[in-house]
Amino acid sequence: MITINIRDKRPIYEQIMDSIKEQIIHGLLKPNDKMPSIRQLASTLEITPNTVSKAYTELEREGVLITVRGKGNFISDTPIGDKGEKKMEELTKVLQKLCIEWQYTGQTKETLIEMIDKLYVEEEN
Amino acid sequence: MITINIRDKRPIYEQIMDSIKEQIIHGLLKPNDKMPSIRQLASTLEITPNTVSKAYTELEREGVLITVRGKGNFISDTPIGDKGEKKMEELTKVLQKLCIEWQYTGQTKETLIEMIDKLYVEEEN
Amino acid sequence: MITINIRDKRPIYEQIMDSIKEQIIHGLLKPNDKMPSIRQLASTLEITPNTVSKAYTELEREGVLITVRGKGNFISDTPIGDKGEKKMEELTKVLQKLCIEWQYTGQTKETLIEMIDKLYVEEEN
Amino acid sequence: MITINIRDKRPIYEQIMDSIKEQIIHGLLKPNDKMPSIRQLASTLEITPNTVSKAYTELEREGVLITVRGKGNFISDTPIGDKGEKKMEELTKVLQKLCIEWQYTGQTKETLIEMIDKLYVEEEN
DNA sequence: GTGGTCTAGACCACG
DNA sequence: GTGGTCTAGACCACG
Repeated sequence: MITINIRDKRPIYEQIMDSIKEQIIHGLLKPNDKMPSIRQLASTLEITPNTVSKAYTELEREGVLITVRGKGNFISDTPIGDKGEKKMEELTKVLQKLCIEWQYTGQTKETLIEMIDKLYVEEEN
Repeated sequence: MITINIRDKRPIYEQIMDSIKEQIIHGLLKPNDKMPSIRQLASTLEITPNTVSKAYTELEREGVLITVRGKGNFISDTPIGDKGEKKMEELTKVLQKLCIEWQYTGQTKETLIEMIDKLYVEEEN
Repeated sequence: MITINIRDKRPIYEQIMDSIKEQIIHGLLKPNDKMPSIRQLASTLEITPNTVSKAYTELEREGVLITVRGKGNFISDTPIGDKGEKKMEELTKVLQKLCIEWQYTGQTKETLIEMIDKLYVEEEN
Repeated sequence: MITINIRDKRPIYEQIMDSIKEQIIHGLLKPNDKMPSIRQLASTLEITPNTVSKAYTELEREGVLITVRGKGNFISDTPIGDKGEKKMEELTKVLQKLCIEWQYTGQTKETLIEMIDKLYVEEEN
């Protein structure tokens, strides 16, 4: 189930993207799975098709989805990984900021790693 | 040195906040240090005083700066920590999203922790 | 009706905040009610959108309003209460000062309590 | 002891005024008591004489202090009370706002009155 | 249409 | 000199 929350500060299209990625990581969506159509998902989430479209387009650009003309949108079957150095740089910046904020909350590196242990889904899953 | 980057997607006031926090974590700014005045920093960064003011106000709300009327802004001397549960929840969400994105780039939990080891500033620093 | 008064010593954004809270307490604004848009209220009050924005932003931070991107601002439907200990400390200080001033005007504790009886809106309203 | 706190959001002159009024209410300063000179208090509090002067002037206007040319400043011996309707109106507004904020924190009228019982210094003191 | 950010100022209280 | 508030705009992302 793809979910959004209007109170969330993230834009809706970003929430959809994040939600889909979570499902993939957790194995609830698998390579070549067919995604709901733009109109269908828009209707389910009670939002405008434009927003779903933006999320799908963005995910295609990231290589997460494949759009097949007249067929619909599918989960990409290209192996996870090698999604570009830019993405890595971006994530490193997010990580750096997170580390700073984390320390600022008075938490230690150890509690951060513990948290990651809980959150990180092993590849074998 | 507080720096901003026009290409950065983060709003300027947020870049200023992050920059100051980094300086504090790395010991370049110490408790009770006087910050440049709003106008001074605005002039240095070639932005409007309003934007600096927003950053400073936000930092004061977070307990990072102390604003003294007619005197200026100072680095808070309250021990880092106890910044509230809300902040922790917020950070956990960011961390969760980061973990997902990280896996999506094909990286392992181990490389994430290695990266943290590099980034996280030990308490003794 | 949200009203401001130029002669009032409180800043305009604070008058707006107080005015909205009053309306809520008196039941004239209810949970999930849509607030006028920033531009709309600014135009009605003949002030700049920035000032209304400041009031709304502050109210959202206090949990009084919910800001929904592209939709507008709404009265929060989270139950009143649990607004944090900090707020309570703040109010206690205001109360302490009020008590002192009250005594200074030659009034007794009893007249203060009478006044509160008049002002305090019972839960059933 | 008259005290000020630079972190306090109230202007210093106002803190001085409040502090003196507290002392009077609690009987630590009595009618006709001589106040420290402007320079003396300024030096004790490590602030500029201008600020103390403003506090004293304002207190004189309120009838709390009496300035005697060449002699200094004294606590007024006019009975507490009858300090004007304007003051009462002002206090009522503060009280109204306090009531609203109080309710907003989820507190009841009863806890407000309890708090007043603790804070209000009986006239006989 | 909606809020968020920013510009380039102004005036004010406080110290 | 300092921060706080406000004006009267502008441009942007999002929906």
